[in-house]
Amino acid sequence: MDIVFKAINDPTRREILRFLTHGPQNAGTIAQQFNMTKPSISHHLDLLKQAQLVDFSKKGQFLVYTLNKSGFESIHAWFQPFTLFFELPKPKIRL
Amino acid sequence: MDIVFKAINDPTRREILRFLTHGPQNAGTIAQQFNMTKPSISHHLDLLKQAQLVDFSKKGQFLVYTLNKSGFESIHAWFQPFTLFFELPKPKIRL
DNA sequence: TTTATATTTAAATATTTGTTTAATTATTTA
DNA sequence: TAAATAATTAAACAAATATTTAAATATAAA
Repeated sequence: MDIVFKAINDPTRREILRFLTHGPQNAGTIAQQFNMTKPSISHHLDLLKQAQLVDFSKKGQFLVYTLNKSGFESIHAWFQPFTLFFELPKPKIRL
Repeated sequence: MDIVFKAINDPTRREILRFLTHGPQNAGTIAQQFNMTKPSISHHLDLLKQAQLVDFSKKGQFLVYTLNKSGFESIHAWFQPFTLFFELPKPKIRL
């Protein structure tokens, strides 16, 4: 559980996630978006993978990264009680 | 924006937030929940305040902390595009 | 007005984190 | 098979973080 919060704490990793909403991308293509070395991006992708926020599959010499629903579901599950807190109190009886 | 992600990265701070769903609490009462010194909790509360996840008001010699909707709205705003991503694709035409 | 209580602020420190350069692994192409 | 391409892993290091003990501030009670 902790790992997903650690993963989204970094601005670069959040940008990677946003970039992946455009669709699956190679590691190299992702790295091009950032003014940072490939090993650094590789490390960020590894962390996102650990958090199950992304997944990848091998296509020849390329690694294609995609968003992974699982990690986002963890975040959502954590967030849920607070949305309830702020929506409440609701009328107990429908008028 | 960054500060809110930093704030929820720490497990103690997340527990504090959860504790506050039970209602407003004094700093001391919050500190009692944790096997940790008061200055440490004070520091965590300060960070949560910066992130606008909590707010406090002074009641005599006590500081009463409450959840603050504002920070949670920031998280929600960031999360929204991903919920859309995973709900999509939906049929463009209602059958 | 002294003493006690509630809490924060400051200084110090060990741990964690993000980045870089260099080396390594795996795949494709010539 | 040799050279090129895609990407990761490893080692090193500066910067950020969580915690502690000690000192300071503010309010309440005696």
